[in-house]
Amino acid sequence: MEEMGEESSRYPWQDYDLGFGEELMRELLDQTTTAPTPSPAAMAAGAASADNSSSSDKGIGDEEEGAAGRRESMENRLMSTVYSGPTLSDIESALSFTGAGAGDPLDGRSKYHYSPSSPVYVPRIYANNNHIQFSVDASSIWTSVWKFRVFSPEKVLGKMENKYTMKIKSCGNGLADDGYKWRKYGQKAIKNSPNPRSYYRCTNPRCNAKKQVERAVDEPDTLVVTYEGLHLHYTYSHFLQQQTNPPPAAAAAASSSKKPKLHPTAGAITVTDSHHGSTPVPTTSPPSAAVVPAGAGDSSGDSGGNVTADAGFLLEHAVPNCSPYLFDGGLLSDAGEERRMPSDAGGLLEDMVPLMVRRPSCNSAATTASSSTTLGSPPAPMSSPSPSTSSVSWTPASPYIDMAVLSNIF
DNA sequence: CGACTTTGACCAGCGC
DNA sequence: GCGCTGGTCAAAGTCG
Repeated sequence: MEEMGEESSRYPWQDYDLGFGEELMRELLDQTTTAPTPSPAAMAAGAASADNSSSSDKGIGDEEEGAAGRRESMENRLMSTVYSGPTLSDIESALSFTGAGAGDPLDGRSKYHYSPSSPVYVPRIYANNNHIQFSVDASSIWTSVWKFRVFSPEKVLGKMENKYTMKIKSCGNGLADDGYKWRKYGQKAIKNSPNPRSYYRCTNPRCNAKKQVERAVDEPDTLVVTYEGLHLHYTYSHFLQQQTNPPPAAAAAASSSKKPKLHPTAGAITVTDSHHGSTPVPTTSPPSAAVVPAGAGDSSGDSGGNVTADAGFLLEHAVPNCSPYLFDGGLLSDAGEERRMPSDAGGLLEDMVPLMVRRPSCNSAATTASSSTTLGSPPAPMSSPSPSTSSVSWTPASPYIDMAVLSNIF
């Protein structure tokens, strides 16, 4: 884990690619002729710079004005029109607990309150071929997530389920902590795969979110994580975050309560489109976790042309409506510009998205030792951002980034 | 001792 | 109906 610290210092800027299938991208580009519908999210994204470099690994590269403009337009279009799912408000409305009644620990604005003392990292966002790429200033933090690609989830219209897959390039024994606590409830050998698949369920009793973790066949250092379901509760990061500015009494209570052990992060994340296939993960990125969209391995391969209907995991889900939350309140607007999050931001979105980037302290020894006792299951380390695999202590005052992935809702 | 993992058994869906 | 496969259950084991 010490290595990761070094890696981070070596790569002060980390890129997050929100990749989309070519088909989707083409469609979006074709639609750019139409003025995007103004929306806070789109406006925020509109400030993003565009990058047309061929390699997704590259940061912001040289760009022709035209292409930039078109991509920017595309982004706006993407973020403003692709959306067909619920907004934060919708989600909140759907989740009764957001009502925040008296006595509700999450009540009122407190759940959205972030201390002004909490650093906020605002990512740069720019188009890069078929990716929307983020750059987050991580010079003062260290995380193992370098690449983050979002692609549409698998076609599950019939089942009305939300599910998406990510490919996480693991680095050593770490994995990007998604912010939730998971309990392993099964492991299965999968046909045509030398690696077993592990099944995890959110430990929160009110939540039925699940995830499957397995090592990619062709990429031993890549873990394929499939998330399913929504988290109907806050992430532990949020809980911890709130501890950073708790009233004296609350602080005392918090300190006495059990803290979730966060697993050290590792590697880049690449999200692939289940219908369009996963986008090659840049190889130049540092050890990281790569997220790939659900159904990436789906056999169907019928790329749904209908963006709004097909993409369960859309950028607008992850960015426009959620951006303020995904990045601890930072808006995906001005490139590289750090901004304090609104006192009222953050919170709920974290309930529905795994946190891809965190800054937990690492405990490589513990993690390594506790990992896989059977089948040499690689998933073990990553699969257990859970307490059992790491006795990581969290420094409330430490800055961290929450890069969330929002799955299709309902 | 509680929380979590392991692992074989069980179940459901699907194709033949 | 049968077998295969993936997903889940639950008892036993492990760990802190």
